[in-house]
Amino acid sequence: MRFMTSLRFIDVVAREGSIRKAADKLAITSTALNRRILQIEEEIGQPLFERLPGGVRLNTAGEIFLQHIRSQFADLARVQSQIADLSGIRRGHVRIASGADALRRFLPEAIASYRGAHPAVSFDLARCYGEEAEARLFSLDADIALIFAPIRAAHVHVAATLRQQIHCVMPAGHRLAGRDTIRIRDLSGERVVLPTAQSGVRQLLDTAFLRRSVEPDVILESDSFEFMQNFLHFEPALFFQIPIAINAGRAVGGADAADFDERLVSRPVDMADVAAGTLHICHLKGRVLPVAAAKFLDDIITGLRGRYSDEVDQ
Amino acid sequence: MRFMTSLRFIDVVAREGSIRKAADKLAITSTALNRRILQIEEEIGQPLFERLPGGVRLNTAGEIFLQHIRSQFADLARVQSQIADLSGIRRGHVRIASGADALRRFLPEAIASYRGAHPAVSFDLARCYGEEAEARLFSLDADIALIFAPIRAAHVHVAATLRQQIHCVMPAGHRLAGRDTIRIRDLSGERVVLPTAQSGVRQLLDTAFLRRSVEPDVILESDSFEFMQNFLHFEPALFFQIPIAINAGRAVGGADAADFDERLVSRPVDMADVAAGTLHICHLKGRVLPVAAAKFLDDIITGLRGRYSDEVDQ
DNA sequence: GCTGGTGATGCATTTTTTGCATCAAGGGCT
DNA sequence: AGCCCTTGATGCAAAAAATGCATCACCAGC
Repeated sequence: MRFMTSLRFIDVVAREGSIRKAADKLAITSTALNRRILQIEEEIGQPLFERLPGGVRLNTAGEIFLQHIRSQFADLARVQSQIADLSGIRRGHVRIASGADALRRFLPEAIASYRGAHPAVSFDLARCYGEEAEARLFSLDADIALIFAPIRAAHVHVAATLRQQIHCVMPAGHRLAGRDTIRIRDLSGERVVLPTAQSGVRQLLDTAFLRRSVEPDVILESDSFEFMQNFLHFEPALFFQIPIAINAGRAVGGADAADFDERLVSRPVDMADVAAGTLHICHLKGRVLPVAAAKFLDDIITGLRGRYSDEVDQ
Repeated sequence: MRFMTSLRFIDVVAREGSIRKAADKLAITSTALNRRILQIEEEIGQPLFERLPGGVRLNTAGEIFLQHIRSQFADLARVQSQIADLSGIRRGHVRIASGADALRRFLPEAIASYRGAHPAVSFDLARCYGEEAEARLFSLDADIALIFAPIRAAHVHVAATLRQQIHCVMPAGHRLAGRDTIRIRDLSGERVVLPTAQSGVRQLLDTAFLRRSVEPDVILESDSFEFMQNFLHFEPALFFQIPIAINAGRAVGGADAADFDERLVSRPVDMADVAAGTLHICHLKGRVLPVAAAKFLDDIITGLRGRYSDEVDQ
């Protein structure tokens, strides 16, 4: 889009914090880039950047304008997707910001399934920590966010929620593997592997440990569920996941889940001990999503409703 | 805004229905304009216009894209207004689409008052017939619409409503001038002057005449209230207005309304005969108005609430 | 005071845009 | 049917704009 270049340049300069660095990235000279920016500022009638000795930084006007630019890009993407949709084949690009939970099993399957129906749609998946997913929605770097944690930001619209009970994963031969459900008090002194503090799973567990005054033997903390799961092959310990991270859509519990590691079993933690968490499927409030993203969002919600009808809301 | 020129050109071509006519209006050659359009179409990947022997017409893709363009312009105006607001003085431009009723007394006073506080704000007032005001909101040619008629379009957001009882205006010496309120049956055989059929006032009156089986002597129809009012100086007849068209904010009724024509008096039509109509103050649903427009909207609603507290809703 | 980084600016060059002349195509009128 | 007028599209030269190079002025850290 030729008519958007100047605007894209401003976005890059703002991200890089330096005209020269941005110029490198854009494969033009800093002179040209500088002049484009001066020109836009003149047209706006006010400077958009503060000139600092070490580069540039957006001023208030610049921040307002940048938000406008990003919303224009997002809207242009929606329009292009809508226009492409007219010609029959659904084209487009869907950008997802997700916590670690959903990208284990659920999203790979959901995306592959969607791409099976619409091969011309491409995806971009960013694994986000903490509130980064919400921030990505706001900066229009993501269309859809999957967040397993309470939503704090006011600008996020929750399209659907999925209640997820924490499950305890352990080697098949573990002494607790015989139980139907796991009680928190069973974990006292047990070797456990926990996700990092910003994880939604961790926050639920911490609350439960505190409430029941149970102190497990925390031998490892990690932000990688894959690493923790593999670790269990070498040292018998417990770790925790939500069903959606264990198997994308099938019934949860026994070894019948074909895509789940055969040497491990998962058992739900008793609901009396640990409250169920909520997976939020969100997009930016007030935003009209591109066709592809809107349809994908619709698909996953419909899919979840079909499989976990009781736990899906909104 | 240089980076918006190509988009503005598309808008003009769509309105004119011809590249050559649009080129004239834009003071460039048709060649240049044609090539800009071809270039944009190439970037979009699909044609936006159908080429007809007599000119061009938007296709479906073009309509989608044009709506995007207009929303871009509207949003850019909002951003500029917001940025200008940072520097203290409120600048900006407010575009109003109004029926004939509101622009008699109410809008001139409201706009002048607002401009007294914010001299850097300019206004654009389009007098609209029928559903044109709603259409202007949708095509983003207007920020605010004042409509004295039921709202049909779904994309219109009603920010406030003002109930307005129909008043009967007559020469001071008219035989009905002594009444406190006018009954519909009093009008049987009376010479009346009526607004055109698409007017909200007319529709309320027609309903009332039909219901009461009263047939007044309709000697004139016009879409100009000013003309009808002046006509009454030369032939004794009755015509009808809503309070907001008679005097902007003051108490309605007697000759105490200083800005109302001294030789005429107005009397309310009995509410049992004619239902009160509703003036709708609207903007496009989901749209964030420019600062100046938002503030003006806020001002007139606050002002109305102060003066007609009982009749203002929402 | 030197060094290494930043953004701004004058001038020559390259790229893009524009305008003129012209073509091909379709509808309306005789 | 045939003419005529208007429409959008295109080749080519001129005008305009954007770009790149060299350089300046500025500031922070050492």
